[in-house]
Amino acid sequence: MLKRTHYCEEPRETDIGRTVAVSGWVANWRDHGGVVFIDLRDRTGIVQVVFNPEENPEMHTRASKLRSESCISVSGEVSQRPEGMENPDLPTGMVEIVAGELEVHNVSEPPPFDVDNPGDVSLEARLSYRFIDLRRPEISKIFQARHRIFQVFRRFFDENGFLEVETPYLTKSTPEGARDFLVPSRLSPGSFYALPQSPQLFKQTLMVGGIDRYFQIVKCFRDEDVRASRQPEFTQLDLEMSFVDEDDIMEMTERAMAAVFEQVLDREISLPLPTMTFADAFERFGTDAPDLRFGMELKDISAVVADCEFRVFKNAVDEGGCVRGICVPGGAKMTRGEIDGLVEWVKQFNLPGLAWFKLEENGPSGGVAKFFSDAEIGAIRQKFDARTGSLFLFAAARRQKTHLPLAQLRCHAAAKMGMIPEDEFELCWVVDAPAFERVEESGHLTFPHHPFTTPYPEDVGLLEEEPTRARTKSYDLVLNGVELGGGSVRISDPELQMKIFSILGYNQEEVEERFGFLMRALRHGAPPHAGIALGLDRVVGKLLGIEDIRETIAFPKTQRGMCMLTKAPTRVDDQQLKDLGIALRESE
RNA sequence: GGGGCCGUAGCUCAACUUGGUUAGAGCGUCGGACUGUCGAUCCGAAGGUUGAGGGUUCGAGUCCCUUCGGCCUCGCCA
Repeated sequence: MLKRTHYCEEPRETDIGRTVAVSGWVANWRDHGGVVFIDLRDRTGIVQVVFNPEENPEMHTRASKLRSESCISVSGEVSQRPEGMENPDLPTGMVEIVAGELEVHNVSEPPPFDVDNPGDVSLEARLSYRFIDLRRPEISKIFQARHRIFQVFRRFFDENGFLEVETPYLTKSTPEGARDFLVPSRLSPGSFYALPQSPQLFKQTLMVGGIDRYFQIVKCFRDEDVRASRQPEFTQLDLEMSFVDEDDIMEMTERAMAAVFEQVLDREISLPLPTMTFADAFERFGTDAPDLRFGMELKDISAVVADCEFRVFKNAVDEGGCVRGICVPGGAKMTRGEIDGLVEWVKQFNLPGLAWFKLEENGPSGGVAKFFSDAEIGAIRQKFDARTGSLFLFAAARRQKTHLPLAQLRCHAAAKMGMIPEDEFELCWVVDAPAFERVEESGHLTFPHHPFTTPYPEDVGLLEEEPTRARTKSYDLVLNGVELGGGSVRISDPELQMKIFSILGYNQEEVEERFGFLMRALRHGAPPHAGIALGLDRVVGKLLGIEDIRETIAFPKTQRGMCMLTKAPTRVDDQQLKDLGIALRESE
């Protein structure tokens, strides 16, 4: 076999006269009746190979039969291209390889789409032929960057004394959180393993075991609906430290992120990162993952409009709700149609409508402007510090109901107005999430983080009476409006842990059955510990400016959880089911 | 579980408002021409169960129902 001496993008003018061997795929071929040109591609780039009929007729004949995406190796002399035949668009465009030897490894069937000019090929087609899609330079670059990011993290945590310890994938189902993927056990018919939603309890156990500093790049599994930013299996950078508090984890995480930015993007980020509380984030941005690349913060004007003429506003306030909104600088330029479009758009977030008016040269106009007195307009204007030419958009509803639509509207409007600087990275911490949240419809308690998160000592007293007001030592890392990950100081006191469980409605027996191993560990010399987990698929995506994390995963699943390449999941043999003691029911 | 968009040649799309003859184009593929191109060019050809099934109609790519699949979204995602 012809052994490669160079990657395709390596031969340059300094190599002229040298004999090289390259291997790769035929990106393009041009047959001029005599001379045949082949653009050969590998993961680095493209180089042109020339086949001359006079030099070697037999090889020329074989070369003229090559077609796109066939796999070959070629050796030959690197030579300067003839005058005027250089291609400045290619890094190797000053030279070409004059073929001396050709080895055809595999003749490709016509590819289902054009690799180098894929146009708008659907993700569906690309994932079905991912082996071809991955040959595309821009796709290959994603995985090269992903690899570098992983290596920087690994080196960073190694250098900081962390041990990479693996935790099981076949583990125990826990009733909290997301739906588990289940794996039936053959040796214990009727029993199931669950794939881990995260290694949370194992890493806490490692701390009790004295590992002290742990990290792992690990797959996690959650059987919930897929989104552009969510996959049923995804990769986390998971870490945990003993004898530390929240500051230590945040500092360590920031430094790791800074190392990645520096070594992968060659960008500095200034540390320490800004911090805002969970409560402030919702107040100012309507979300716990604010995009700080632009302003346009939410303001509450309930007090201003409590007695205004506009019934919708007044009623909302009277009924214990609120009126909140945003001010879009320059938004007065929008047409009635565009504004109606925004109002329509926001309805998908379960808001019945938006009230709006413009602030123009000769005063307020349009929409609900006529309902407000000069004093009210002045107060609103002052609240937003608004300039002439602004557009105001307001939601009136229960406070909970205004968060999502306004947060979405803020980003949507900013994007529409071109206010988002695409090239900036704004990282921040969102801290002090409440221990519990109440689900509006059912009234039952849930939690923004997980039930192993420690409350502030001064808030422990609130747990029983006002659980949603008790803050926790938690921290989420947010980048440009996306949560990259989150963590917390863990509960290391078994009594406090039991108290949290009982607030969630578990009795002693249930806790013992579900979390017995954790409780036992906590009773045997548990050190204070804290940690964090980052979603690496998102980290890779954000760093590369990719919104859809499927692009950062080699073989992602579709929205229905199918692998386009293998068509998994599939039915299995009756014998396999029999071994597992499983009988399928007719689907109703 | 709810709402929305979509499915026509290998790929990307067209065939309209209002159902009407033989479903078109570009790229790709195949054949031919051409000794310096580089998204080569020129000439020619092949290529379709309009995702699948059913219905309405004299007639369905087009309308209706069911179903499969892709995408967005609410819920969900401790």
